[in-house]
Amino acid sequence: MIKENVKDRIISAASELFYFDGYNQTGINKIIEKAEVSKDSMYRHFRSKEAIAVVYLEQRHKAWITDMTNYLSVKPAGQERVIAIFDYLNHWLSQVDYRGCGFQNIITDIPKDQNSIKEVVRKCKDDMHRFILDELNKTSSESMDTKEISNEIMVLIEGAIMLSQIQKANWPLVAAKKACERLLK
Amino acid sequence: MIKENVKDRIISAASELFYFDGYNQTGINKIIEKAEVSKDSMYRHFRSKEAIAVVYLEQRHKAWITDMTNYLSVKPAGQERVIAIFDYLNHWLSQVDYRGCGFQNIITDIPKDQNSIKEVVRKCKDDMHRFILDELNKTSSESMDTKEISNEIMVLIEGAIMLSQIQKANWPLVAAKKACERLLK
DNA sequence: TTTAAAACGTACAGACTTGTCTGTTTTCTG
DNA sequence: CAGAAAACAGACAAGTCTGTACGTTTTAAA
Repeated sequence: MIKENVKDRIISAASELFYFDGYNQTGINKIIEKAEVSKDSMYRHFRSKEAIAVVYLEQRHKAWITDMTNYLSVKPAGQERVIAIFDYLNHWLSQVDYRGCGFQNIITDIPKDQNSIKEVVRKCKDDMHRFILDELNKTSSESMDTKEISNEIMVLIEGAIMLSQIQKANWPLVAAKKACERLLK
Repeated sequence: MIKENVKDRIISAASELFYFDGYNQTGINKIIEKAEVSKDSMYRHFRSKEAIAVVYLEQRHKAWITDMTNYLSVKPAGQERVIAIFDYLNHWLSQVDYRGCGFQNIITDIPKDQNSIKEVVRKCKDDMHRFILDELNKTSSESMDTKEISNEIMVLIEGAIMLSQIQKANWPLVAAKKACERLLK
């Protein structure tokens, strides 16, 4: 296995630490140690810890969406695919000991001035929101208010992830799926 | 206005700081400064920052439930009261600039060894869960699976709070209420 | 009024934080 | 092969953090 280049090594190391240990629990020194990179090199690629976090989130979102889309591709487009999102959440979160959403976990407790992080979180959530709305519009009848339902499904997703993290169990994901199914009827 | 005693002053100061600034952004020194208490006195009452957090959460939960119950008391018991929870969330969160749930905000990023915090968060969420189930059982027909629906409503609540925090808007709370109403039909 | 507890201010330990700087070595490119 | 760029190790600044120890003063109870 070939070693990644410096920048990628930094992102990989930071991603793992930020997600599993938490943003505040992860110091710059831990990142450079894990990445096997000198501090000088790190600051050549990123002007601050916040800057690493932004790239971490962007990259994570991209990979997550790709993985999810792939998982959903076996289902027919539209409502069925939207419902299967909850299966994907279950599949994903059970593998990471219900560590929750990297985006939720980072915005709840960051220094007041680190607004770029909050912005990228919002942007990614909007992206997911759009995905759901687009899917719903593929199969839904004209009478259905897909905009409204996409809002409700977003709430279900965020809540299921958070509650499964608190409870370290998958019942919130199962419940959210059931609720989603009923809302789409 | 009479000054609170030392212990209460510590809890008051810590509560405000933990909630509005965040647990990790709040150092012991800020707490004692705001509380106008010596460090020695603080450590006489609490053996650690974690210990303060536990009391903060317990007290916050108690006050929150009281406030909510009071808000809901004008509504008839049962389903109507459960639906009105979302009005209460709206009422509350719009006042604190959608700062979200103090419990969610603290478990997402704490040192790995601080398990007492995680435990108290779970305990309080269970308490809320029980409240909802009890209300539902007051008016629901036998055919309704109140246990299942209470799970789904918990998901809606957590998601609405989290998403309103991310988006700094109340539409998730409005959407969650609508979803709740439909699920109860 | 004596005695004990509690609160005080402050200094301190020791470890951690982010970020800068220096000087050396490696790698890449023209 | 020469020169520039990049990566390296590590010291350092300036500050933060939690938690302890000190001697002094206030408070409260016996």
